[in-house]
Amino acid sequence: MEEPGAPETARHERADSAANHERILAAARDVFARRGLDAEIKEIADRAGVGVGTLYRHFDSRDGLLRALILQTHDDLLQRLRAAADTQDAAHALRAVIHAATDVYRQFGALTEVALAGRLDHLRPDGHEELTAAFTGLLRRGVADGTFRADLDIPMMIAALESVFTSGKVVRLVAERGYAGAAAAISDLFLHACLAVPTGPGRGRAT
Amino acid sequence: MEEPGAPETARHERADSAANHERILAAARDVFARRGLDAEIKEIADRAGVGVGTLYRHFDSRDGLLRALILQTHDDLLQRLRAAADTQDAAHALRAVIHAATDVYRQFGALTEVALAGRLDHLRPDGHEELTAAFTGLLRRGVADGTFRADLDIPMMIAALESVFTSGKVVRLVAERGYAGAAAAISDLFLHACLAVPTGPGRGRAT
Amino acid sequence: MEEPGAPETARHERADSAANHERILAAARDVFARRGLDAEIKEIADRAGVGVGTLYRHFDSRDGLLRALILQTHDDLLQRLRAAADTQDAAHALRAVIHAATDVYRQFGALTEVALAGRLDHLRPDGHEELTAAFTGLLRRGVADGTFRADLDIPMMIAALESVFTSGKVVRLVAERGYAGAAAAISDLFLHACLAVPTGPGRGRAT
Amino acid sequence: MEEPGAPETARHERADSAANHERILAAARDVFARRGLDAEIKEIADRAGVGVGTLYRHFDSRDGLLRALILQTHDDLLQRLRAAADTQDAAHALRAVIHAATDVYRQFGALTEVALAGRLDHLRPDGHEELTAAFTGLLRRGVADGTFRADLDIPMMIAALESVFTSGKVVRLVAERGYAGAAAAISDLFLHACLAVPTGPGRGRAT
DNA sequence: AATGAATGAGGCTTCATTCAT
DNA sequence: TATGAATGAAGCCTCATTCAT
Repeated sequence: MEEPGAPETARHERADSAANHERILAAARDVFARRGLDAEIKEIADRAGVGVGTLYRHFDSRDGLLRALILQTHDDLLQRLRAAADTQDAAHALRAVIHAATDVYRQFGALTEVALAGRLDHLRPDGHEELTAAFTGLLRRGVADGTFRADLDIPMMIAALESVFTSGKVVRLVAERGYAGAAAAISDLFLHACLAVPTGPGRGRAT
Repeated sequence: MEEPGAPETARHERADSAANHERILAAARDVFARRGLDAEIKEIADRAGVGVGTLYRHFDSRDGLLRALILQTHDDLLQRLRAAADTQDAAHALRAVIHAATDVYRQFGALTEVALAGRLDHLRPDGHEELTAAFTGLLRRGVADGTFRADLDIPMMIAALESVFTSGKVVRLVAERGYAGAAAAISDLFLHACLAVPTGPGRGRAT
Repeated sequence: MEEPGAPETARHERADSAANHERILAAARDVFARRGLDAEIKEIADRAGVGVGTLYRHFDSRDGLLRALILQTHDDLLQRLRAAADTQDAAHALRAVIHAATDVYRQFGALTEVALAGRLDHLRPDGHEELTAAFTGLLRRGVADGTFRADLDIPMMIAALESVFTSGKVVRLVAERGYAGAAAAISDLFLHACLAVPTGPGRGRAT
Repeated sequence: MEEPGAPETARHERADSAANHERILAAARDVFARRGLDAEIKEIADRAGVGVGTLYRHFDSRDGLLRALILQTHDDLLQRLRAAADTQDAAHALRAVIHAATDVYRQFGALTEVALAGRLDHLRPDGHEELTAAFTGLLRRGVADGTFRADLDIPMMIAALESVFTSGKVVRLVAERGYAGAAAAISDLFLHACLAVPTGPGRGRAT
């Protein structure tokens, strides 16, 4: 973290401030994740170990802080989803994506919900569209190459998958099964919902 | 409607009071559904056409009102799920359950989310367990009779299904596809995830 | 204050509320007059004998309260100025106007200053213009009928007169000389500044 | 500019510090004049091109800074009034005084108001009295030598004149008529109010 | 019993002042 | 000594709840 040769003290002030910035973000992540979006500013400041004034020096308002977090969550999520989607095999890619999302969730908690839910879009317009687009691309690829069934309802699939992360269920899943277990369970379920059925009659629209 | 012998006014008052009780519940359902759980008491009272004082005569506190609604939602949900689950064929039963849930959602909005999410459990302990139990019964039956695949991860399946209703996605789905369309789409997706694969090799845990 | 025959109780609630409204206005007048426009809302509420919530039920915000007061001050001032200006003799009219303004000042204190100063015009646009217009009319009439000197700088005269009431000096004057004494002193001074000089040479622009 | 023998740096530092002191005062004058007395310390520091910490090294508190400014304004005002009052002819002296005050106002803005208004006297006790005394001397002289009318109400006259500068009206006057025009208009009005009436009957206390 | 005005604790935010660098 | 980040007291306003009518 320290560039060698750089003067220690000259940048210390800045470094402190930057550290506080990060600590506030982390604290906010934490507190929002645990208490929900109604959490009090004071609690965040306390947890960050700073006064409220400091928090307000770094973020102009409650919404400003929230926006910064959503942005961060989005960026992280998007970047990891894209990386995961790069995997050749669409099925593996979907698994990777779900693992990534679970991981992001672990860190951002309730904020992932918000980021995926599309609420608070006024704070971060278009953020959700980008995620949806990335997902859609992956699923389309799978359908195109025969990995996923031709009649897969892609928007529905995305909505359902997002729902799992939006609903707060992941918290419990992770608590009960651990990170890998939760990701595996989600993957298994949704792969079953997507995968093309090799041969057999009798499958299909079962009403 | 007229019980003979009862004093005119007393009956009237009771009828008025009962009517108010219902109107407040309906208004609260409406307002919570539209505005979310942060909705103001005043708005609910206004929409019910009563003063806040009257609202507080019927429900001891904000949480009391919320509890009553969750209870109602739960009961409604549970009753309809049980009815739907009675259907012989497990696949049809699952579809019926999803339709029922969608319908309930339409009426209770954000409250369904809460009821299914298991948040606010302090308001209505055990409520969630009953729902889970009903679901579990249905799915187990399907697995037992071969309709659903043997390795179905039932808790995961329930969590995912609940998530769809918990996440607020249904609102959009219903808005975009109408009530029946939304229910059908959800059903299709989750049936694919549950149904046993008739024959084919190559299916199964697709890693 | 009580219209005979009106039901006592039926309007009592309203009467209480109206009374509070007035008490808050009076308290605000008082407190703003003494403490200036930075006075705390809490102090006003205390002095009115109500909670802050009640104050906010009657006035949507600090500015709303201020606006109501400015309006009231303006209306009072304007009405009395117009009445005073009706006096036939322009000189007497000017005296009457000054007496009226002094009286209004006694009641509205710092608010008169604001009303006359034209600050806070965003709260009450055009308010100041009406006052100026009323003054101007009076002075023009005096010039036209020869009571006031032909070269009277009317805008300057108005500015100076307003200044006396805007500056807070009246408070001291009234304190030192009483209401009538203050009004008389102001009148004397400004009449001297306005009155036409009967004959004599040597008077006029004295550079 | 270089005092021989003084150590280089110490001198520099002192010069820097003195320069900062002046820049802060100038900035404060500016900002208070434009924004009023509620102006923020931060804005003053910014405009002075120093950090708030530096401002606080030079002035112990917000009130300390204000006090210094009032003092400065007072001294400037007093000195110029005295100089102006030296003029032989009392009428010319009054004009000169008004010109001087207008000029000071141009520079000190809202601070002149405060200085003349006698508010904030706790910041600068007795300051106002000196000004009043200077004014009183001038007017008494005029009365004594027959330039001003014998029945001139000197305290009232002073109050009115101060009011013009206290009220903020000068800002507008200067804006509309320029510095000289404003000063002339004020002078004309107040000279009319003070000057002795040469002969004519019918003049005098006009009730 | 119904009404809605009154209450006041508590949240968000600002800004004078302090202090580590 | 200069800097500006940090601090936290204090003000404004909201809204769940109470209470007089």
